[in-house]
Amino acid sequence: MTGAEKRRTARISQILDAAALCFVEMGFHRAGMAKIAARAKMSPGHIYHYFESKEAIIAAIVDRESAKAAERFAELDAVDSNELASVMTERAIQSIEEKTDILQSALNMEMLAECQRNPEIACIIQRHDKYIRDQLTHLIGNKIGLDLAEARTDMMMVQFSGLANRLLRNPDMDLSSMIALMRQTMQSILTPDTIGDHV
Amino acid sequence: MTGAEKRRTARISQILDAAALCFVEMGFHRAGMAKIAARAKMSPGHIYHYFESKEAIIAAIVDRESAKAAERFAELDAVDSNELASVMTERAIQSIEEKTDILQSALNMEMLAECQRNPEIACIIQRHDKYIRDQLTHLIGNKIGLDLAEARTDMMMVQFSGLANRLLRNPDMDLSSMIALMRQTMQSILTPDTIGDHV
Amino acid sequence: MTGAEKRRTARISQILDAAALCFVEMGFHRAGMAKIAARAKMSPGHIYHYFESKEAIIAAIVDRESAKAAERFAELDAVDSNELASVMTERAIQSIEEKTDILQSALNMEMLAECQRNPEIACIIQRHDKYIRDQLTHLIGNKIGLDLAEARTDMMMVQFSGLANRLLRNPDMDLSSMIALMRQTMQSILTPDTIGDHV
Amino acid sequence: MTGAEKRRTARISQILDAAALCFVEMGFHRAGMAKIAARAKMSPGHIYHYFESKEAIIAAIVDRESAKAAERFAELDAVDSNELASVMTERAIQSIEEKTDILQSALNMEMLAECQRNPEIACIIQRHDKYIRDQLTHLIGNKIGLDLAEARTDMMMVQFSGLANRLLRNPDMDLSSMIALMRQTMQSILTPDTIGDHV
DNA sequence: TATGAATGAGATTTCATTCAT
DNA sequence: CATGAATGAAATCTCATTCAT
Repeated sequence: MTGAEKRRTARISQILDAAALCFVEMGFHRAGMAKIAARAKMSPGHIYHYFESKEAIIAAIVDRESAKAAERFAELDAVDSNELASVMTERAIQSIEEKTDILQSALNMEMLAECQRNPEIACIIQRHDKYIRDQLTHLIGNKIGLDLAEARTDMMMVQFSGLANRLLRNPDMDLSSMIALMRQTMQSILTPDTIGDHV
Repeated sequence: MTGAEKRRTARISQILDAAALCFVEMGFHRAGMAKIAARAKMSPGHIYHYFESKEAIIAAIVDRESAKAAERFAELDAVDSNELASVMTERAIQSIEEKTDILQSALNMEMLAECQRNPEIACIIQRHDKYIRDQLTHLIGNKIGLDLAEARTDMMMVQFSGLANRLLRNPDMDLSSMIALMRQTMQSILTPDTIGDHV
Repeated sequence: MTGAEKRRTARISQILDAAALCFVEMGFHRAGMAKIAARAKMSPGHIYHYFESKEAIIAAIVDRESAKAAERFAELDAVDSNELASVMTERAIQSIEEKTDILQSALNMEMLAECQRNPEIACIIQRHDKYIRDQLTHLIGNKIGLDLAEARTDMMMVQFSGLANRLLRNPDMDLSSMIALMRQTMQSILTPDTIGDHV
Repeated sequence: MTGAEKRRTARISQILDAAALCFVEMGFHRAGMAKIAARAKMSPGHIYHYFESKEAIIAAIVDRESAKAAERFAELDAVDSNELASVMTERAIQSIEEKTDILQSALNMEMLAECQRNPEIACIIQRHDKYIRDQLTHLIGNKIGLDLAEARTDMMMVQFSGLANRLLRNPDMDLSSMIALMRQTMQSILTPDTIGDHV
């Protein structure tokens, strides 16, 4: 990377970081370009050298955040098949314990709300969602060797997004009991079928 | 109710219905008072006879929608204890099958995103959330007679909100397999403890 | 006066009292008809049975207040010529001591500011001002028998309005010394001429 | 001053000049930002680069006008003590002769009416008023050497503001006689005490 | 590359006034 | 005589975007 390219990348990161913070704090529509610019330590006009519009910024953020999430899931590829189930379970539990993810959730809400209306953003989100799903489906179907891999994948993702939602609505939730239950639920999802036994 | 009171109630409903539609279609912040007014078939100014501000409309909608959700959960009180677990399970499944809830989900996203910033709305949401939680906790703890009633409640609510989220991100999801898994998961949450057995 | 007429007069008074209070508290333009109506304990629409417009209300207030002031000056007509000068002086001093006039001053500011733009109101104010001036000029010229009666009248009125103004800008003013000076000044205005001696 | 700073200062002056004219012609509340902007030859939105709100413009004008008035009084500091009394007297007379001050008076009324409601503006006005008072008190007490300097100061200021008021209410006033009387009154205020002699 | 002045459309909100009841 | 629902124009203010420097 040339010096100019490095500088360009750094500038873009500055903008995305500033914008993400602003979006979380004030929401997409209340976060003015002026404030984002101030936080990114550049002039409002200059942002338009790097992004065509405000929407392009949120698209870039969605892209970046989704890529991060995909990366985290990609790490699971390196995990031994026997341990996969428990590693994934611990991931979910970690989400409960570290409340840092609440910020992330807030950004997620913003992104989802926006994607409802903006087809371009909806497209980016769904592309990344599919990537993660494929990754997980591969792990569950091929490495762990379970049937109904796609459904199990979706069910796992239900747990992750549901958990974020729940932490947002009930911040005082009793974590320790939840952890036990979440462990049980994840195991149930990743366990060869006993479906029908309990009905 | 006098004629005047009836008219007033009808007018307020008109506004809330119009606003809810606008919010779903374009989001809280893109839905202008002018558009809401047009849809409610009254002048923009007149809305302010019934609501102090746009935020007050949002708050009223959140209240109304949350109340609806709370009501649906309240119905479970009448269900026989033996059937409770399966009735609740069927509810979750119903959410998957009827995609009408997607609209509802969209409004939910709006509400959650907004509650992030608006303390008054956060308060309304949490009040209703607590009501639902208490209701469920009572059913699970007293009628079904399970331990860890609060954690099981939260876990159930994770399923509901997670599902809504998932349907939004992956509209093409294969429903039939999901239903089977969801049934199993709900049962696992509502079954006397085998926690620790799988770890 | 018939009962109906009495009722009408009372209603009009209610409106004028309410409006005057509103104008003092919030200014002419910030005092909405809705608030005036609420304070007058009637509906906004009903005010228009008695007054053609909001401007008509301020015109009526100006009229009423000016009439009151004229009345107070008319009382001076009954005072013995020898005592006139000192009675008038005591009037000025009374204005300093009773700060009740500050409310009146506030309303005066409102009226003057408004009259600057509204020719109808300017006309009412000037009509009453002329009436008071004529009254005073008559007293000073004919009863006390001074020359330059018109100029002395204006000069006296300068003291009254100037005083009100001053109390508004410097509410902490030391009153007792002012009283002595005001007494001297009024005497100087109402004393046969030594004009030119000091020049 | 850099070019940018000069431009900024000029822009701000444009706004204040335009706003002051609008306020005099139509009053604070009838002068819309759109009209002010048009007169200042810029877009309404751009005014908000320089002033936070319409009130901030009002405050700035009050500040500027009050500062001008204070400056005029400050000039008196350079006058010889012997001539001070007569110079001040001539000032008052000048106010009568030049009717240009009527415009100024109109703005003054607006300012006073507004200060009744807006504490920030009341504060600015009182700050400048105090400055003028201190200046005058110093001149009267130290340079001329009179007792009761503060009361005499207030009394002089009564003349100035009273005069402005009077010219507004009685535009047809006979000036020449007034001048003679005003001269006499000012002398009386600035003359070592004969208080009590006339009572 | 970088600035920030400038625009102008559009947002929310207020309010005098009218009118059906 | 009395109400208050209803209107719609206008007010203040915000903000994405452009452009001269």
